[in-house]
Amino acid sequence: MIAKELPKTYAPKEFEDRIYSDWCEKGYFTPDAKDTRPTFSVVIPPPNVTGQLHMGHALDETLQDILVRYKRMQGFNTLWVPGTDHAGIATQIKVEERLRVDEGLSRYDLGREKFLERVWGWKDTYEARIIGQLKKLGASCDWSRQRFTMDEGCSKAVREVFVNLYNKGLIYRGHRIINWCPRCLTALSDAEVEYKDQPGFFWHIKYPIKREDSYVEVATTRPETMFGDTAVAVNPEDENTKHLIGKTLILPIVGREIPVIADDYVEIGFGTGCVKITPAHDPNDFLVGQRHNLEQIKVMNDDATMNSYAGKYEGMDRYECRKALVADLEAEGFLVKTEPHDHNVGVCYRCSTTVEPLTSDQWFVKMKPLAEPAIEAVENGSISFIPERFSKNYFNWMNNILDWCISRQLWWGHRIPAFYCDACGEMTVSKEDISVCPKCGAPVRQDSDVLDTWFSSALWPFSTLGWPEKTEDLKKYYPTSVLVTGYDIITFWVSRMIFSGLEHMGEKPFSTVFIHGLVRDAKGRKMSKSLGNGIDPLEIIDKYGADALRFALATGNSPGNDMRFSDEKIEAARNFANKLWNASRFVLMNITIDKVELPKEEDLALEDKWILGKLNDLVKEATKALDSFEVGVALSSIYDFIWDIFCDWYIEICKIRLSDKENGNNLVAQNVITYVLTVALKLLHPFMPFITEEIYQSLPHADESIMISDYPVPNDSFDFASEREKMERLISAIRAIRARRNEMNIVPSRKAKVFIATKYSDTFNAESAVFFTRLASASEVEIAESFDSSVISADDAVQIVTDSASIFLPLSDIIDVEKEKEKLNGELKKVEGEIARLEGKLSNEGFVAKAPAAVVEGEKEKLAKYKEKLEGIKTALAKMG
RNA sequence: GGGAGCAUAGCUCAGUUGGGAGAGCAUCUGCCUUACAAGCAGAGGGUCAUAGGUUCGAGCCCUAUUGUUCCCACCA
Repeated sequence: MIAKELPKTYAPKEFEDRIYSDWCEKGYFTPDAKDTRPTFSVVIPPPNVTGQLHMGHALDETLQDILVRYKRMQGFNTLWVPGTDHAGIATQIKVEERLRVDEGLSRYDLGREKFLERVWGWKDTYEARIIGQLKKLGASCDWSRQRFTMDEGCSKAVREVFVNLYNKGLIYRGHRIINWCPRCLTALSDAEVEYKDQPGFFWHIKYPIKREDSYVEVATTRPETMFGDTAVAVNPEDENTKHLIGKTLILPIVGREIPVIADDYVEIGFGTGCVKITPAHDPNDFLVGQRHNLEQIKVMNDDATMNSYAGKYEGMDRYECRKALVADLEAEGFLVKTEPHDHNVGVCYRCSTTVEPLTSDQWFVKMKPLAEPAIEAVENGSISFIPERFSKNYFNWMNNILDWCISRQLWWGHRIPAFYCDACGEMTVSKEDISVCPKCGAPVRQDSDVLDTWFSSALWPFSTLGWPEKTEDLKKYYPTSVLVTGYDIITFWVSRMIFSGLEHMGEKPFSTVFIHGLVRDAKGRKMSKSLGNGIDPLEIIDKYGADALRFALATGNSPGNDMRFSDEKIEAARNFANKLWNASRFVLMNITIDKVELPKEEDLALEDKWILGKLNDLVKEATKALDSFEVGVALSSIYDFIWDIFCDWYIEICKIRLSDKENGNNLVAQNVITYVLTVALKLLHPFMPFITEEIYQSLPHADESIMISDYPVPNDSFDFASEREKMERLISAIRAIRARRNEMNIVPSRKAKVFIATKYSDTFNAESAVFFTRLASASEVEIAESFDSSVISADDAVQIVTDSASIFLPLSDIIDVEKEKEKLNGELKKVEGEIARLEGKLSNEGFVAKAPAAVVEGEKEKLAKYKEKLEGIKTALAKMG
């Protein structure tokens, strides 16, 4: 392949889409299940079809793509399964909202079937949009295996699981207290309820004691539930209330009689010591009610209006009723006092309506038996969290798990496969749809509820691979390698996938859970619609390119921690891409080779060996970091190498040979610089796939695409320790000269002769002298072991001392001897301080005896260098008198 | 109430087996040096929240404190 020119400016729009479709066409994303190499598989956390991707998704997908591309280049049989989630309640709300705004209709106006058609239409639109965004981002998903949680296969898996769990007795239908959203008209699982602090009141109410002229005082935040009270409880150990146990109370307004019971649930010393018990409207009261066999009286309708138990308040909304009731209680003298009281109220996580705990018939999954093996799998290290601390979240949730309410009174979702026969009263749970009762042959009707959306997400790692069929994919790619997701859905999703995988596959769904944080805005706020501070990934890609977006998300991001996204960050990312682009252009402008061949060792220049050594270090670092999921660390070392090492030093030094076509070493330089750039591109490819491919295709290259080329492996023949040491000496001398010239405000255009006095003639010699003319504004360079005063007069030369050389710049016209002396004395002091510190350390027996030998050796070397520098400074000062 | 994270340069953040703290941005100085001004060469700037402890040695490990963020549970 022959090198071709790159356009002058970095314009990602010109090539990103083209490259992506090229990859797709070539089928690079689609692995073969028959391929016998070790596998690496990932399933995407399926984005909800509620809308489009946001920055959080962009981060999630970027991290996955980095891992996937890395492993693919390393030769793994790599599969990344894409797909989307139907997101039951969330999507239904969106569509209902659209329907209401656009047509003024509710879902009931359309009816179930017509409404679902609308939702499918919505799904098609948004799924396509999401997939388009994933492609823009460069995600190397296998589109031939794309899935949806409600597609045929996934639905089959859901049925299979439901029936199996039911047959094992792990799914049951029960009359329980659940969280009810009066707006969405559905049950919510505990995890779907959020708590918000709201100001409220404690109303202290008198409950008269039957046939006595006294009363019991109870306090409540929800007086309207009073109609459902079936007892008042006191703690059996409470001396203040003991005498009340067994007495009968008259419920004010209602007039119904209720008993005083004893239960530990009541906390001694809190409030009045007497608690009204409303089993049908409070989870704790529900449990108390079960213990004492109390009647459950439901006083509200599903939409949170009061029912007939509320008597004259029937039909009122719960809050209207509360207001009216409190007024009546006060009027009739039952109200003792009203205390302001802030309390946490549960609200629906989708619509923020205050949830009402209600009793109703719902389907549940019995969790304890499922949780045990799931806890064990993480405890014994079979599944590990990164960072490890998130396993604590997981254990906390799993150890305290309650049965999972899986039925939702929605239309959008997997319909519960239970069929009722009204004729014989039989219920049949079936994997296949049935229309008649297997027992009596009468027609059956299917349960109208659907399953919690997480029920199908929980099966994602194996339902997407074809389960319950025994497919080749399933055999090959399950369990998956790593799951990449945010900490916010560990309990919702990760934990449920773990117990589901263990239960249904008999094997964990993945080995590693790689957790990342949230993407926040520049001010650290959560991005949200209501704040309007969300940043659209597509807009960023449009303006800066997908590579820049990926870089901005991956760099400086450490596992599990939130990050901020800002203009500065994305600009820095774009600047880096631009830098790489231009460095590559430089290389292309200077090479004539059409194939890269690394020259023989004896032909390599000092700087070649130095950069090959540095490159080898980088390969090791990047590999190590990526293997431990330190994506940010890996990327920053690649960034440093490309910018600081390759561009700022190697390219500059290479110009010496490259600009001189007659130079016999020109070809050596061409090969080395192209080789180093190519390796760097490969290392960067998982992070910035487009630009690396575009450049790779322009350079002489061996593989059809960089994404299927081999990931670099360390090569210890590139160590070249002594050359690296020499190069470091030269660099520090060049830096010292530049710094001094800068301090003295000497413009680069003013060249000066450089005298170098050094004992390192193997480092500072005719060959390296050109570095100084090139990089340190030297007009000419003279090197000797020392210079006598006839050559250099201390009075008119700037003296610079490094640990390996004393450098003189004869600049008599601008020199200020006193300042020079001051400068040198300052350095002298600093160096002496360092020497004292190191000598102290090295004379510390504890340090020498206990510190690792390499550390002690390192300190000794440092001391030797400082001593050399000290000698140089002393000599310089002596010269100045 | 239980648990976890964070606190490092003016700002945003890295710092992974404990060996004299780094980056990006910002600031200051000087440069159009033929890849790049989206750039180059320099400079300044930090009691690594506080107090103890372990260690020859602590930003890193332990204890306590302060501030801050989050998760879980939810008290009528």
